[in-house]
Amino acid sequence: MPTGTPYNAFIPPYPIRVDDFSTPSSSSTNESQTPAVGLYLLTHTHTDHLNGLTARSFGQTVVCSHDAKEMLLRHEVYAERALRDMDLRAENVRSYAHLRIEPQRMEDGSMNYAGSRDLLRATSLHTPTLFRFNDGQAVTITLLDANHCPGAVMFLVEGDKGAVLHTGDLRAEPWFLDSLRHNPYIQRYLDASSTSPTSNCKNVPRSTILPKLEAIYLDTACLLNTYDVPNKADAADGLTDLVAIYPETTRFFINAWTLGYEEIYKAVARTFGAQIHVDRYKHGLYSHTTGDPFLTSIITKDGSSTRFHACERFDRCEHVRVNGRESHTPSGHHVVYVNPVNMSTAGWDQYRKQTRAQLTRGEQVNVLLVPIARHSPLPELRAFVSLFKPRRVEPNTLDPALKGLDAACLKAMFAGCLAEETSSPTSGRALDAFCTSHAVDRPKVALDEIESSLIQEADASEDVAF
DNA sequence: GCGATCAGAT
DNA sequence: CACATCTGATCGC
Repeated sequence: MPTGTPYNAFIPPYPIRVDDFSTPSSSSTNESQTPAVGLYLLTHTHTDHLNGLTARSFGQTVVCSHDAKEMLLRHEVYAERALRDMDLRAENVRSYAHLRIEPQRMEDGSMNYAGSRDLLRATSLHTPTLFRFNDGQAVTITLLDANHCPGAVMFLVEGDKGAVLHTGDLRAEPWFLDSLRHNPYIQRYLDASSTSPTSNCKNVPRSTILPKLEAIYLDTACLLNTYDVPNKADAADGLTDLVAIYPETTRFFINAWTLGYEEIYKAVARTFGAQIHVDRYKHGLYSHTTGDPFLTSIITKDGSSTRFHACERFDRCEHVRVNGRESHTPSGHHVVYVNPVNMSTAGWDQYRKQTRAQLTRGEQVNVLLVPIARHSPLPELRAFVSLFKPRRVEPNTLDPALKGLDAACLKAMFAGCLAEETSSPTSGRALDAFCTSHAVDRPKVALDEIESSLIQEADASEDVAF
């Protein structure tokens, strides 16, 4: 759970928790009754989605993709990676090793299963799978790629209380919407107008075999970004256009400070026919995932074999290591720093022109920016939600600093993107009942409360950011 | 000593 | 720059 997840990371109407494995606290009014969690889901392995999963006491089943499982079991924090790479650690210290404990082989060759377990229920994409809760209730869950980072998925949850879609973290760029339109596992929930916008068939009664999504639990990390951002492919191609201007002796250090910038590696490999040098840890992750075989084929552990490097950020290999803020290695090789940033499409067009001009004038450019966005800004989110016209849209995260302003704006931001009908199995009282029985709060949209807290804040400090 | 939580920096 | 990550401090069990 990144901070600020409504419903305590439950996805009403189902007793399922997503990306939060901490003990459900009864911070709300209810007594210390523990809400029943039917099932845990994990969308991807960025650390802000792993809250509570490091606890040795956690012992529940977690549904995730095969790649997420592999990456999670191989997860090492930076400090441990550094010690391992300096040979101060005999073995890798894997943060989530306790989630899978292998049975022990006894001296007589038999297996001792006492204490062994495998809590991670890896599930293939596009494979509807039945999961039964302890109380006998059951749901069918289908995993769909989320275009966020390796192993990242959306969850389609279908059951007798209707269907909900949890996006996890999501980059719904144009090609991604097209792939959803053609995906038979999600097609029954598409809104008619999203597939045949020119259709003149009015007054056709809505068929009951074409259900609506009850809710979309949406990646709202970039909800307040109202500008268009470049497609990943355009960003990566724009970068390689600039890289191509440099002499072939120039080396490049790609500052991939988190997983999800692999589009850069792939564009570089395609354009220059070169591999990307990655460190031991990333090599282990990428070579043991199966979702992107091309990515797996373009990485190398041999730093001397390529000009392109994505090795440890704070412990670069000798071929791209520079002192302080210098732009050359001690042996005199020019090293250009490639940095992923947030940038609008308009800003990107201008940046490319300007940087191209600088390079053709012969100026030395030591930093190249590349606007690979791993979250959708508002225009993409609206197009994504409009594809389905669900009954509700719920934020996966809210910014605590905004004190409910973002929650209050949601309805207006998705005006025209939701179903016309207002009545729903989980609207109003049913949703209240769910929240009561699971001891969670509904997102606050009380405008008067927001107003008074803003006034207090304004009194307290001069520089309020609104 | 572990784990939860927060502030702060990059 | 970045909204993910790491570190250090603090607190409770």
